[in-house]
Amino acid sequence: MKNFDISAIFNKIADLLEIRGDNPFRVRAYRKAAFNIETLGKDVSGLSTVDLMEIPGIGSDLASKIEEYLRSGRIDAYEKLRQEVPEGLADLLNVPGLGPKTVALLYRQYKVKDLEELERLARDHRLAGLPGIKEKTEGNIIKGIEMLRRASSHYPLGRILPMAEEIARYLRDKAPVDRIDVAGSIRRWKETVKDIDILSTSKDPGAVMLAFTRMPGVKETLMKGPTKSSVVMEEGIQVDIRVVEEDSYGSALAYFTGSKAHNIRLRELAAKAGMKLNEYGVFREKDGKKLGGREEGDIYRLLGLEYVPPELREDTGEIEAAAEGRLPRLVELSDIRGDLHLHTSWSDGSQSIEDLAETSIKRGYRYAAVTDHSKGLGVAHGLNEERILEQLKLIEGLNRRLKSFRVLSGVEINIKTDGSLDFDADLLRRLDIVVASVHSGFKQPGERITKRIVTAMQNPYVSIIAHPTGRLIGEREAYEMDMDAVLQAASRTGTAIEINAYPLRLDLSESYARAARAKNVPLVISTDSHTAGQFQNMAFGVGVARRGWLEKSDVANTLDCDGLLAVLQKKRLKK
DNA sequence: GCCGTTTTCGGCCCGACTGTTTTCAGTCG
Repeated sequence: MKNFDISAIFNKIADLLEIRGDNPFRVRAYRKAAFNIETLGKDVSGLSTVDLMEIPGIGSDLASKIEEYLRSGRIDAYEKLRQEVPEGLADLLNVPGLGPKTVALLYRQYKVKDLEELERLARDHRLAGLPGIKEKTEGNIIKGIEMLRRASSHYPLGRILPMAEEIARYLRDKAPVDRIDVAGSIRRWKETVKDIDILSTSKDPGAVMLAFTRMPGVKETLMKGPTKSSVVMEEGIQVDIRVVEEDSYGSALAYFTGSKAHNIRLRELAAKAGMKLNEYGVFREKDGKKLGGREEGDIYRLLGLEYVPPELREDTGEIEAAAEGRLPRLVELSDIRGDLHLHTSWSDGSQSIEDLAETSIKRGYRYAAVTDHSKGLGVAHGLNEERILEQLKLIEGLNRRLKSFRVLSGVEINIKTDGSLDFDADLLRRLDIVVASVHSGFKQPGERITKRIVTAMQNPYVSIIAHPTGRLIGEREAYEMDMDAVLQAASRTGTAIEINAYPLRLDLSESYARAARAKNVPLVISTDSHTAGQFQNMAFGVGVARRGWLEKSDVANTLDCDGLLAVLQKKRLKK
């Protein structure tokens, strides 16, 4: 998809314009457009000019730049800008504490073009003496460069969420806090996060700052004020805390939860309605009277909006929907009735089938599908026909003993490089659920992978396509494929698409999930668990679904067992 | 550069903290 290329260029343009000292709103326009293209959920390649201008933040100018890129592979204005402002300067903006003004100054004075040069100058104390720079700033620049080299910029939510909860627990225990919440992108369930934001109230904010900056695992304190501090943990991640008054907690929580784009929209709405919104509350413009802010709900109510769940706060249409009272009623973790992608010790999992049932029952599920690998995946001890039939017999026996719970028989079957499957129809027919997925030939050209998946979907016994793009966040790119074609085929054939809840997969991603919903594609959320502990990853899958605007009715495994099988096996009757 | 139930021009969110400053600019979120 070209979306990511275009979005990267627009962001780069924004950086370079910023260093050049251009109109900040123009810079913002580029960043906003970049974000909206990246999260669009469909390929911009096929869109007409009118369609492009339908995308929020894209006007006639940016639409024509997109078209120019799709036509020629370059954007003239960008090329010209690169002549004027060296591209490497954009990297300097990533140094914490270094902004466009300073970068421009450094370039003007010393023609600094990259990190190495900057570091050398700072270490040689050649920067001190420039306007506004002394030893302290010099030291901060060196520290900033070191930090940048060490820390990765984004971490998977699955790794950070437990850490954030641990920190909140620690402060609740050791510091004089009253209310305390994890806010920021973690509260919005973003798939990756770059820092941890904590908000609290306290009668003694100073003591909270102290406890926070001295808590175990803190490597460095970046900033420590009376109500706001930042530290870096041993793992390299930054943690920010802010303490506010009880009476401002709601507005502070909204402010600290973001996203930034969502906040800006709220503040604009407030201004238009003769009010002012900040982290302390909603105020009447003319006399400064406080109208609310104790609870988050106050803000949305005062602005004439439905309450917007944190997962939707990205300025991708939720404000408009909230104004018109048509926000989706998002699916919840407690709506999930069963997990449909689970491995046991028969292949590469660690639980027996009995344990799997027990773990599921403990979670309140009504059913669970056993979907061990098929024979083609040798490394995972994939099952052959004989073993599958043996397993089927065991499951039937187990189901006779279990009350009000059902183990569904199934398989995670390999889609071979030509689109055919490991087992024939006679065997698949006997299973409740067939989960099909790609485990080989990732490097095939996009057209072939697309064709391969679509071919698999045409098989009447394939109920679900698992982890459709094969990506591993931060480790492996999605394979080249035409998601639009896959979703259309899914809709046509009645094949469900999985939202894989494993924190490094989250595949479908949220924007594809949203696109799938628009096409009425049946969706399921599954954990792909190989151990009992992984069952709780379901929350991450639900997070993706919620960020993709999915309601309960969009997710098939919120149905009872009969309803679920009716959806997943409907295509079997079509033939 | 975008955008419009005040508008096609003139707006475009708002505050904390740091390091440099005699009152504030730069950066960040």
